[in-house]
Amino acid sequence: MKASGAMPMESDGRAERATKKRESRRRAILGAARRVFAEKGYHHTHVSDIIEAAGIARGTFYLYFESKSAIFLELLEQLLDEVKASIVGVDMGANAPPVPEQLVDRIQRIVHLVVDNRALTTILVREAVGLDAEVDAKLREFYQSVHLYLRDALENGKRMGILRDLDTEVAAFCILGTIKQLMEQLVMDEGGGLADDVDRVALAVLDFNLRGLLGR
Amino acid sequence: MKASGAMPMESDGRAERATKKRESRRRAILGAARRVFAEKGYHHTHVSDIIEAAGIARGTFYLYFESKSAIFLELLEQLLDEVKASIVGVDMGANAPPVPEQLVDRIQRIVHLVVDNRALTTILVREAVGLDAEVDAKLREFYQSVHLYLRDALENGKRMGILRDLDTEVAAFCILGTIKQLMEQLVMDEGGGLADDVDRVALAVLDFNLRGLLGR
Amino acid sequence: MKASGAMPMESDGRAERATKKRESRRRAILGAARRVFAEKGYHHTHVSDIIEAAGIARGTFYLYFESKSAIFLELLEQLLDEVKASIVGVDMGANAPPVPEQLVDRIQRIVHLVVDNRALTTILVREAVGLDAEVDAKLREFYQSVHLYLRDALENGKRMGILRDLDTEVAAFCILGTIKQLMEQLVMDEGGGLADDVDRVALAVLDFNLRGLLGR
Amino acid sequence: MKASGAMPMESDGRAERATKKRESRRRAILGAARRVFAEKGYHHTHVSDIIEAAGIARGTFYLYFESKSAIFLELLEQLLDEVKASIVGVDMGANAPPVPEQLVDRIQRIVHLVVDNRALTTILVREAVGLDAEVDAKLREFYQSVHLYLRDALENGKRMGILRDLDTEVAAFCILGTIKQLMEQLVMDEGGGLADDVDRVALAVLDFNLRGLLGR
DNA sequence: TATGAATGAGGGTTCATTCAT
DNA sequence: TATGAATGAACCCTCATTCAT
Repeated sequence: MKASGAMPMESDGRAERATKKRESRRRAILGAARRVFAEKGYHHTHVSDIIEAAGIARGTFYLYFESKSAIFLELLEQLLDEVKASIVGVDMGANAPPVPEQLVDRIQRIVHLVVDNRALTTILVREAVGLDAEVDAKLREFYQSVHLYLRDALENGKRMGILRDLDTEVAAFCILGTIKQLMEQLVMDEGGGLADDVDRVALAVLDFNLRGLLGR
Repeated sequence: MKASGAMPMESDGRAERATKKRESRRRAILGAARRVFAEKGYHHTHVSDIIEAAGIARGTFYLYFESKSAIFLELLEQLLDEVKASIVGVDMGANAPPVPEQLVDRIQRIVHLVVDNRALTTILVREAVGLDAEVDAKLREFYQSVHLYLRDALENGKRMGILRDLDTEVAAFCILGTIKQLMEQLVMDEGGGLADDVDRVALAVLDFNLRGLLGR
Repeated sequence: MKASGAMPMESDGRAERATKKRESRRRAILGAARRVFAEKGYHHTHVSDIIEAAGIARGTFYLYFESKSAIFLELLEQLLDEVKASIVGVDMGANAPPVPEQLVDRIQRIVHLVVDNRALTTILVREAVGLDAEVDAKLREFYQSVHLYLRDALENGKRMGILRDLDTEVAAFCILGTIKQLMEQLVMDEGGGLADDVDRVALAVLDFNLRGLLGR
Repeated sequence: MKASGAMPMESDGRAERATKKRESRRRAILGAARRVFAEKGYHHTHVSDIIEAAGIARGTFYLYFESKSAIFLELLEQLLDEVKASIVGVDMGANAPPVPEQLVDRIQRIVHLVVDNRALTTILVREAVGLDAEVDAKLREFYQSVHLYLRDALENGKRMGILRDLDTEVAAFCILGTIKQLMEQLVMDEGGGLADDVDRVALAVLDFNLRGLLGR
């Protein structure tokens, strides 16, 4: 920060290096926190656990994060962003792959994200709710946006005649529900059968969402 | 039990009255706890809040319940029992009402249960997970049993030719997911539109589960 | 207490019986308390333990004793009285048995009292000190009186030429110390060798007190 | 340890200073606790009292000691070590001072230790027993070791023909008893006559232990 | 007299956060 | 920036005693 002086260029380099170091340390702490939160849950994770895992001093933690709940919130946002990024629309262009195929791909993507980040997801599914007003709001907003996204997509599909006439409002959160349950199932069954056969499950979920119990 | 003799009747009467009183007090405390838990969440509910709401002394609480987590567990079991009770199979008898009608009835039942016990459900959906090993186990077991129940029902339907050929394992937790999401939605939207039109929503969820997005 | 009425004699009989019953119950509670105190120590004995052992209700306890410390105090007094009673002087009469023999007898008496009431003594030796101002005072007074008794006896012995010239003040509490240690030893070694050979030990203690390490 | 290099010296110095400070604070808390324990007794001493006396915050206490009973145990061990250190054998060498003189010195040593650390001793004599399993064990072990030490010394004396033939087992705890009683007496009589004339008392106790009541 | 439900002061301990170095 | 000692509010639970029945 003390940048003005004889050799601004070098100073810049220093500042840059400092910033880089700071960022890398931040990330290290976040990583440690993520591991601990995932393993022990929010309430049973103490700041002591995080700093121990990160190999830093108590005070250092508060140099990078405002509070325990703040770092958790950040972790949560990170996760939500990753999930959001994996939600992409269907390409209806002429040369695009067939829609069902695309949908399968979408679901498999999320499923793999979940399986690959089991720890993260555990937090999202099992720990995030009811902690903090801010965290709660964040989560609610996230699910809300997913819901809106799904509803619009369904609305679109309806308009385009791809989907039948249905209550898109309700259908959207039904889909959301199936996805959340899928995530929970994947997270819960530690080394169980589901995770090993991710693709089959993803397909089956898609099938259910498309055709329901009765199907065609 | 009601032995007649020198004065056992009076004694019995007293004991009975005492038991009754005890039971009623227990219920009162449970009720108070339920309200507080629902409002503030498990972690932000202190024993102090419960005893204040119940209008009892600190020690009295521990006369009826072993601990904060114990009373929560009991509340949870109560709720799960109610929910379980509302899950009843479909009557396939000759004179039974048409199956779809029965299914609608089933869903509406749960929906009303949820709406009528918003407080309880809030706990179930938002607070119960990740608290206590015992609570966790209870919940997991509950969802497991619901899942098994659904799977068997689907298996049955398939065998009877009512349902199409599908992955009953996955379909079962998809249904579970839609129901949970429905509950959450109902619980979350405080005085919003959904709860007011419960029956419509219930129908739509059923419709989704039966026909999916594409439907016939 | 409500004694005046039509039939005083019968009333008297009733009152007497009542008093008797009361006394016997008191004794029963005392006995139960003694057992519990001896087993668990003062601080780890709760009123609950006592009433459970006595088979009475919580409130009943306070009908007979003012408090937990009160019943303990009473127990303590009882014990001190027993010990005091076993401390009797030496008969210097012409036809009396030889003095050493009498002394041996005195010590053996105390030793047997201790061994027979190990529970009681445990309380006295291990639990009584530092509890309660009143209890403390009681104990101090007791030891004081024993000390005075011993000092006077020694003074007497000196005057009669039986004992050599010594510091009776100090010698008195030396004797007291050996006796207390003896008691503690007897109490502590549960089923160990000492208690089995009580008489030998008593003799040896007397021998020590009379002749010291150097002896004649 | 004191590596020389870029700036390790300063670092070492800092760590050293920190350790020193930590140690001094530990000692301060121990001292405060000792005073409070001695004045109020173990059971009536609350952590609040200790931190108030030490002028520290609640949490700070637990930074230095695991629990109330832990700090007490440490205090106890400290005391026992001091006492143990004051127990030294008699030098039988040719040029050594006369044995009786040495013995007088030994006793006076303990007596002065006790008088100088009245607070500590109060704890040892009056409070330590029956508190905690660990504390109990410690004490028992201590007395046991003193007893063994004395017995061996007596055994030795017997073998060397200095002492008469006596039951060393019993004699050892008789001596122990006289010493303990002496300590108690010194501790109890607050400002009374005994403490002022410590040397006389020590001599008298020795005299008693050597010659008994009858003596030569 | 007997009961046992009710009381509530009080205690030990934890842990997120601050701050002097 | 980094440290880690210090802080103190907060919380759960115990248990001797009271009191309405």
